[in-house]
Amino acid sequence: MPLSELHIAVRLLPIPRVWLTTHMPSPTRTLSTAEERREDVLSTAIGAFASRGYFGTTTVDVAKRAGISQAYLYRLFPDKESLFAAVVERSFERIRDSISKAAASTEGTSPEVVLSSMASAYAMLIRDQDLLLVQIHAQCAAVSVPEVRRAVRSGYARLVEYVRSVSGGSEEQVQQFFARGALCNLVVTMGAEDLDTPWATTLAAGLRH
Amino acid sequence: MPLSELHIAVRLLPIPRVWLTTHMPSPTRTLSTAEERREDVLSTAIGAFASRGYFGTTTVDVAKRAGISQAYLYRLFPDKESLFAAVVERSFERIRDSISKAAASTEGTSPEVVLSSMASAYAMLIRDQDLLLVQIHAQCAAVSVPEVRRAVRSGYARLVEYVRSVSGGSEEQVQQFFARGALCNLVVTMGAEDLDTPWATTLAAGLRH
DNA sequence: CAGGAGAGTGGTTGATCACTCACTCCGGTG
DNA sequence: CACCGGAGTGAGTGATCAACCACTCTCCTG
Repeated sequence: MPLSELHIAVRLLPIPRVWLTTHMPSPTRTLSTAEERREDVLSTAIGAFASRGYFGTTTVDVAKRAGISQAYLYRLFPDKESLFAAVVERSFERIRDSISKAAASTEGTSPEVVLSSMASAYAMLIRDQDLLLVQIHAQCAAVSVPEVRRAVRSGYARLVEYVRSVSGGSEEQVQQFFARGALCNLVVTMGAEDLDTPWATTLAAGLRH
Repeated sequence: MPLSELHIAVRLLPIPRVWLTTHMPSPTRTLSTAEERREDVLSTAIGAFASRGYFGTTTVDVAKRAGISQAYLYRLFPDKESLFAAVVERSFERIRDSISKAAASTEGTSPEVVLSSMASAYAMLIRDQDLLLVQIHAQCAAVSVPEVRRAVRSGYARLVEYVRSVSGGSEEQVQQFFARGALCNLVVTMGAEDLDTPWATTLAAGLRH
């Protein structure tokens, strides 16, 4: 077995164990638990999927960003589809957390104030673009990837019901909230806020307070 | 040269020339001009890119739908990027054509009427989903594909200025028009209009007249 | 009818994809 | 200390990708 021998020979070389991740789980432990790793992957994968989308992002890239091998990525998640769906769910949670904080700070006021507060919280949140881009990429992938479709629908379901209940706004007000949110997404993806043309300023007017 | 001989032998078989495309350019001509072919490709490619987006759609698929070889696709367009950008420009034109017809039918009335007419024209237009999906996929690809970014920006530039001039509406009204358009896109991609849940009906309320 | 320009294709290339397998290493337990 | 389960990986797999090239076929013109 020359191949096997070669393999052993290579393995016997003193390869230093290098941790590419900045995460140091606990002083008494050099290995992470699978659950900790999954969390790492989920948070770093957002950046990967944000820049190139579901189809354009490779699992090698995701693994590299998380500081693990691609092989181990497939022990943490069954396939690319589930991985992306998990990332999408995760980013919906982040959005809900963010606007719920804004809602809490205006508790007991009018629907208009609560909605406006949540709207600017959202506008601030997506300034780093990662969350936003994953959102839109998910919207695209939802059409042809069943698991993603499921994640997007349940994400918006929760979001709409949350906004409705916490703001106490009317149907029209809630709808308007999401319409402006969608416009916000459009403006950011085009980079229209950095443009100084009439059409761009018209679209971006007042979206950021 | 056994390979060459095989090639010739295969070529000598009486292969009937089958036109997979429905386009019959002229009775006195069995070949299309390159320009006609480009048009064919552009219109069939919309369907291809709509379902899987820029990264997920293969050039083989695009060629197959147009009824030509993948090799010839690369004679008609320099690369995949330019091809997709051309498809995006094309779909922006279709949108502009559609809403301009609606605007023409309400000429001389108030901005509100013109905008409302254009809005429902847009809502009707994207019912086949292809135009809409290419639009959103383009929005995604715009982030990482320069040529697509250019196409999307110039598309919206023209669109915004056209809506502004033809409707005579205020900044807020024009912005509102595009906000509702973006919401419309979101609703359709999720298939929310077919859902009978409170959150879905809230988002989709009144978008289609 | 000769021949050249343009239409159109088969076959290939090197890279890269998602995914798998056989394997090693580490930490804790009896 | 023996050993076992889980963390983690190197080296692939076949498939598929965008892009390219050498080539044939069709049509028009002189």
